[in-house]
Amino acid sequence: MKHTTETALKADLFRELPRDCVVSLIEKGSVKTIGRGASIHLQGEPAHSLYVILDGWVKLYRISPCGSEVVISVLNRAKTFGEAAAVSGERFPTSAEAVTETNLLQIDAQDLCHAVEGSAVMCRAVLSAALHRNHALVKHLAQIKSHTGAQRIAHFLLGLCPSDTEACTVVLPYDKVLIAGWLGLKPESLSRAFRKLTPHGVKIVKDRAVIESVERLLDFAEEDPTTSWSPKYA
Amino acid sequence: MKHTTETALKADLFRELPRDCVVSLIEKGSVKTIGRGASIHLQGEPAHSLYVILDGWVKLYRISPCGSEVVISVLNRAKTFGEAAAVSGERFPTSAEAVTETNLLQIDAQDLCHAVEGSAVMCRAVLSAALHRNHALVKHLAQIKSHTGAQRIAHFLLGLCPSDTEACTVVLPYDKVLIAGWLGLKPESLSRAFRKLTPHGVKIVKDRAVIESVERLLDFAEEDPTTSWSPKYA
DNA sequence: CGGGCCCTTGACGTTAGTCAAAGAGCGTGG
DNA sequence: CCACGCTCTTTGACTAACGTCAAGGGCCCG
Repeated sequence: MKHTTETALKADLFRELPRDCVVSLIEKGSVKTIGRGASIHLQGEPAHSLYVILDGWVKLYRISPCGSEVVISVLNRAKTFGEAAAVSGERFPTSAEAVTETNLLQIDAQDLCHAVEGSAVMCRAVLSAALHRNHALVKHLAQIKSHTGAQRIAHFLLGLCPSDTEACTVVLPYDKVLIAGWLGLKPESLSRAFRKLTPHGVKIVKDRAVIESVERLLDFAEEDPTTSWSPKYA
Repeated sequence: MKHTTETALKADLFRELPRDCVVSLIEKGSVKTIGRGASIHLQGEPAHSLYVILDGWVKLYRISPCGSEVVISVLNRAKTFGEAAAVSGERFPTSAEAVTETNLLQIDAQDLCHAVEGSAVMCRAVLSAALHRNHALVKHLAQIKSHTGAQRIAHFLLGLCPSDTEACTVVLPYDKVLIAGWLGLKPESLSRAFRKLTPHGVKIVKDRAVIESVERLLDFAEEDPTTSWSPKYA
C-alpha cells in the first residue's frame, strides 16, 4: 500500500498539495486491477468516483448517436480523471475504458467532496486540473480543425520526443487503432498518413518511429497546408 | 449601473450564488463598450481579467502556427469567459474578439481571486463553470470528429429551435463566416452544406432557416454517415 | 496448425478545401 | 437618387484529404 500512496501522491491533481492533506484521502480509496478492454465507467452515469491511474493506459471516449466511437483523451500513470464531475455532483461526460491491463485507485466522490469543502487548496487543485484539461481540449480541437492527418501525427510524435534531441527513435505508446482514434482518423488513413511522413525523415518500424530530424518534422507539422503542394524548392 | 448589475447577476457563473456575495465583486468591475472586430484579449497573455458579456457576441479563437484561425467558442449575453485562467493565475488559452458591438463587464483577476479565497461557494461556482465548458468542448469535439459538415449544421440549427415545435423558422445568430468557423468549415463549404439540407426539409433564406420538420432534421443529424448514401427507401 | 487480431495495401467514392468569379446587400458620397 | 465600392455569400471547376470496402500478410496464442 505504501507504493500505491507514493504513486498517487505524484498525480497531477495532488502533487502541489500539502502531503498530509492528501494522504488521508488517498488512503480511503481502493485499488482495482482491471484487464485490457474492460469498462471503467460509462458516459452519463452519475460520477460516483474519481480515479487515479497507478499503472497502464486508459482511454476516455464517447459513443455518438450513430454508434461510432470518438476518443477524447488517452491517459496513463499518475493522471486522474472524473474529479471535476465528482466534485460537482454531475454525470461523467465520457466513458472510460482500460486499453492495457491497468491499476487504478478509486476514490469515492463524497470523500473528495468533503476534502474540497474542508480545504481551499484542494478546491484550487481540482480547479487547476479542470483548467489544464480544458486547455488540452482546446489545443486538441484546434489541431483537429486546422491540420491534416499527417501533420497531427507529426505533432503526436514530436510530443513523444525528448526535448533536446535532433534525431531519435520513439516507441508508440499504444496500438495504432487507438492512435488513429485519438487523432481523428481511421486506421487505414493512419497507416497511409504515416507513409506521408517518409519524405520528412520519419520511418515507422513496427511500434517504433525513427525520426531523422526533429526540426524538419516540426517544420512539416506547422506548415500551412495551402503552401505544401507547391514546394518547388528545386 | 443598476441594469449592469442585474444582467451580470444572471451570468452562468453567478446565478447560483448568494446575491450579496456577488454584488460587491460585480461592482468592482468596469463596463466597456467595444466595436465589432475589436480584440478583447490575446491568447498567451496573462489572464488579468474575467469578462461578463452584457450584450453582444464574442468569439474565442486560436491562431494556429500556420496562421489560420480556429474558432473555439462563440458566446453571448450573460456568458463569462476567462474566469478559469484568472483564478489560476494562468494565461488565456484563446484570444477573444467581439463579433458585434459588445458591452462587457471586466472584473480584475485579483478581485476574483480574493472572492474565491473568501468563499467556498464562489470557488465551487468557478469550478462548475469550468466543468460545463469542458463538457461543451467534449461534445463539440465529438461532433467535429464524427459528423459531416451538413450534420453539424443540422445540430447547430436544432440547437436554435425552441424545444417543443415541429416546424419553425430560426434566425441565424451571426454571420455565416463565423458559423463556418465554428463548425470547422470554410464559408464555401458551409454554403454547399446548407444546400444538402434541402432534401431534409430545410430552406435558408438570407439569415433565416426555415425548418419543415424538426424530427426529420434530427434523424438526418444523427444518421450514420455510412448508411446515408444507400437509403433506397423506395 | 488454425483462428483472431492488428496492420497494411489497393481501388474507389465522398467530403471538404482552393481558386476564381460573379451576384446581392448596404452605406457613402457625388 | 444613383453610382460606387465594400463585404458577405454563392457557384463552378478542380484537387486534396479522408473514409469505405475488400483482400492479404504477419503475429500471437490456444
